[in-house]
Amino acid sequence: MAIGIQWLNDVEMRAWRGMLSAHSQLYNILDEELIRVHGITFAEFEVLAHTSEGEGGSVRMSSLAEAALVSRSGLTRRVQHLVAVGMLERRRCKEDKRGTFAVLTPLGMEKLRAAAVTHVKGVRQHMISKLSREELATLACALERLAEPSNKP
Amino acid sequence: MAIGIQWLNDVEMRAWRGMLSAHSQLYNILDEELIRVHGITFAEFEVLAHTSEGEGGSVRMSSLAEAALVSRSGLTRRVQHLVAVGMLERRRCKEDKRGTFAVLTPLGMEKLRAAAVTHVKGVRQHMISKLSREELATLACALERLAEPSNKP
DNA sequence: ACGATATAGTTGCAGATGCAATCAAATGTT
DNA sequence: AACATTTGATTGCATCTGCAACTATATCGT
Repeated sequence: MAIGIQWLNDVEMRAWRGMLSAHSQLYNILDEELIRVHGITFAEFEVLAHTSEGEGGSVRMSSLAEAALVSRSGLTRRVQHLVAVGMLERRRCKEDKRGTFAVLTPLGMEKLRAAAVTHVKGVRQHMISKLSREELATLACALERLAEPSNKP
Repeated sequence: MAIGIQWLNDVEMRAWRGMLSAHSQLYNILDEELIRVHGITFAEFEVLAHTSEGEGGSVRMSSLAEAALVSRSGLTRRVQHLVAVGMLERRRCKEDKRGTFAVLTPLGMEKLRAAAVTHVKGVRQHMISKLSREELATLACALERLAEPSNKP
């Protein structure tokens, strides 16, 4: 109702709703750009990008899941798809035979390099350029802090 | 590779990754709390909340979709489910016979009121309390601005 | 007034996701 | 050494989602 539920004050509400809608807006637009220009989703791009940051372009599945903000089963399937299209390979881990590495293939590197151009341009255009230096610095610190897991009381 | 792709500088990267992980962290924890305590998802809560903000607790489907940051088809199904469990009703629009209103039922209001307590507490605990006044104000303005649709060049 | 176009909403379908169960390998306990 | 527990990863299943196609109604242009 019009009467309703307003137990966050104005600034608090704007910050929270802003988080939801800014994320949605940015995610959708960056996703759409990558799909349109390079035929990969943002989710796939993230997996390639985080893989490229590991030793020799290879990362353990669990680290990858954590970095890509997805469940392990979700990651398994994303990687399955990227393997199917030749951008990643699996390699069994020798020290721990339960483990698996995802490894970038040459094609994967090529695709990543190309997509990164588009992606970075998009982040600049839709996010960075809309913020002042101070805002950017504040966002960086504040959002990082919010990302830390909360202790449940 | 370690060599890789670092075309956003440190602050820019922290802000962008912070957005992704803060959103993920907050969304998941608030969603989980609502499910555990009240048996409704955050997505459903959002629909109830936005419905309650309309005239007499009723809102057109399209407005609701926009407010809840979901596609129209996605909204149709969320509402279908909330109708099935008795929290919403549909009402045909008399001025425009194509249109449909979603209307809160007494049960829906009750559930919303209860869930809102949990939700607001969660937002305070996991977000607001972790930010200074200045940070909160900056986030509110900056995120709101980022949420505005970009003009495509 | 009439056909063309636009808008509100729903549905079929295919893809993505997470949870719980499962399997295999590693680690801890006695 | 034998057994229990934990950990890495995958799979079955149910759910959620968006796109494209479709229906019904409204509006525009002539």
